[in-house]
Amino acid sequence: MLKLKLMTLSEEDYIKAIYHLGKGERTSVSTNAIAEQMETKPSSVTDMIKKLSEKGLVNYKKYKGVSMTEFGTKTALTLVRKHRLWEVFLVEKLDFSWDEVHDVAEQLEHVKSEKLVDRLDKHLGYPQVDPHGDPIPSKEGEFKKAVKKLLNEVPIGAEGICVGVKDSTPPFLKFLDKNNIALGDAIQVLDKEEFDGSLHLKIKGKDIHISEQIAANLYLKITE
Amino acid sequence: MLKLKLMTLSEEDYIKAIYHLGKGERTSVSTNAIAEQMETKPSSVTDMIKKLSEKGLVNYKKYKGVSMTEFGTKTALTLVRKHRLWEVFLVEKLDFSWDEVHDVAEQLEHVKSEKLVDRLDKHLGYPQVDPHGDPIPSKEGEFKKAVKKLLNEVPIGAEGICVGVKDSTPPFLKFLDKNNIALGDAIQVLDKEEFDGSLHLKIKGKDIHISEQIAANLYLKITE
DNA sequence: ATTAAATTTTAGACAAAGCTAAAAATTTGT
DNA sequence: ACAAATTTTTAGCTTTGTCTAAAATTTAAT
Repeated sequence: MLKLKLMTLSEEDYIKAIYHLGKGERTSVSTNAIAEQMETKPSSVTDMIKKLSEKGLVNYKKYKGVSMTEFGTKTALTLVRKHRLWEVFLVEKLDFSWDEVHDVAEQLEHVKSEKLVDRLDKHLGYPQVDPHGDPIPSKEGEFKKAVKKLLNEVPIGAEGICVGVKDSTPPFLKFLDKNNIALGDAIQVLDKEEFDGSLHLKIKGKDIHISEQIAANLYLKITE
Repeated sequence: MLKLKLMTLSEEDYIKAIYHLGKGERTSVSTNAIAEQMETKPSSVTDMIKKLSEKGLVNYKKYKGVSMTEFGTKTALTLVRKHRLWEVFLVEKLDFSWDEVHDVAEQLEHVKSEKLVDRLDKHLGYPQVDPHGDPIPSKEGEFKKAVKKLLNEVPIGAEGICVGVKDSTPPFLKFLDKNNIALGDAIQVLDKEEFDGSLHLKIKGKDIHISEQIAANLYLKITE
C-alpha cells in the first residue's frame, strides 16, 4: 500500500475537509465549500488543491471542483481513524465530556506514529464508534456503514441505540447532557404528536418528551 | 502567572533545547551548541533567538550567547512536564518500551490543552519520574532535584534506586533491557574490581557484573 | 599584541501557506 | 442567447523558518 509520509499539518487538514465535504463518497467538492470549511480564502484553497493533486491525493480540473482519489480516501480514513480513537481515549480514559474532545483530538490526530495508533486502539479495546457514535475505520480503512436514521424519521415503536448527533455544537450537546441523553443509550419511540411533531421517548427506563427540532438532530442506529 | 499561548512548534523546540543545554540553570548557551542540538544552521539560530528574546523568553546580547529568563524557564518546564508525562503514558499504558518513546513524546508534547495535561497526570497517578528516571515538574514548575550519582562514582556498599541513564541511545537502553536492568530497580554495589573498574551489583536479588563504562552511564538515586 | 582561527551575525533568497485585488471562467436569469 | 452574478483562478505580496555566502566580532596562538 502506498504511504505518503511527507504530509504537512495543513495538507492533512485539507484532505480531511475534502473527504468530509464529499461525504466519503468521492463526489466533487467546490473550492468555496472547502474555503468555508477551512476558514480560509478560496485563492488559498486553489493553491493547496494543486499541491494535493500533484501528490495524487485528489483529482482536479480547473474550475471543475475537486474529488478524492482512491489513495486520498485511504489517507483521509487513517486520519479519521486517528481522530476518533483519540476522542474515545479522551472520554473513556481522561473523563473528558462529549462536547470537549474535538479540538484536542484535532491536534492529537496529527501525531505521526503507526505504532501509537495501533497500541491506542488495543488499549481502548478496539472500539467501533467514537463518543459521537461515528464509526471508527479499521487500520485497513474499512468500516461498517452504520444504519443511522434521524429520530424524527423513525416510525413509532422503533427501538435503537443513540449513536450520533447531526448538530454537534456545544449548546445542543449540553441540552442532551442536561436531559440525560447520551450516546449508547437505548431509545424507544413511544409516540409522536401530530400537532408539532414532538416525540415521547423511553430512555434508560424514563419517559421523555422532546421537540421535533431535537429529534431532527439525533441519530438512531436501528438494531434491526 | 504569565502565559504565552502563541508559541509555534519551532519556538517550543528551541526553548526546550536551550533549557536542556543550560542544564536548567540559566547558564549561557552558545549559538553553535543550539544549532547542533536543533540540527540547523547557526544563522537560523540567531534569527530565532531574536524572536525569543523579543518575547521575553531568553536574554540575548549579540555575540554573547543566550540564557533563559525566569519566564522562559517556566515555559520550558511546562514542555518538559508534558514530554515526560507522555513518556510515562506510552510505557505504562501503551506498553511501549523504554527506548521507543522519545520521538512520539516529542510530537505529543506540542499538543496545546492544559486540561489534557492535567487529566493525563491524574490518569497516570501523578508520577514523579518518567521512564528514564528524570523527574516530572509539577504544574507549577517545581520538581525535586533527585540526588543522582553515576554508578561508578558511588562507594562500595551503597544502595539506591536506578533512576536514570546518562547515555539514552537505543544501543545502551537495549543492553539494559537484555540484562534485566530497569528503572525503579533497587541496586546494591557489592564490589568493585581495581583492575578495570568493573562492578558487581545485586539487582532484584540477582548478582550482575558490569563494566565501568556501563556503570558510568547509570544514575543511582541514593536513598540516604 | 597582533594575527589567525573560530564563532556569530547580517544580508539576501527560498519554500510553505496564507492574503488581497484583479482577471478569467462558469453559471444564472430573463 | 447574452448580460449579470457568482465562482474560481492568477498575480503579487506577507510571514515563518530555513539556507548560503559574506561580514563582523570574539577567542586563541605565537
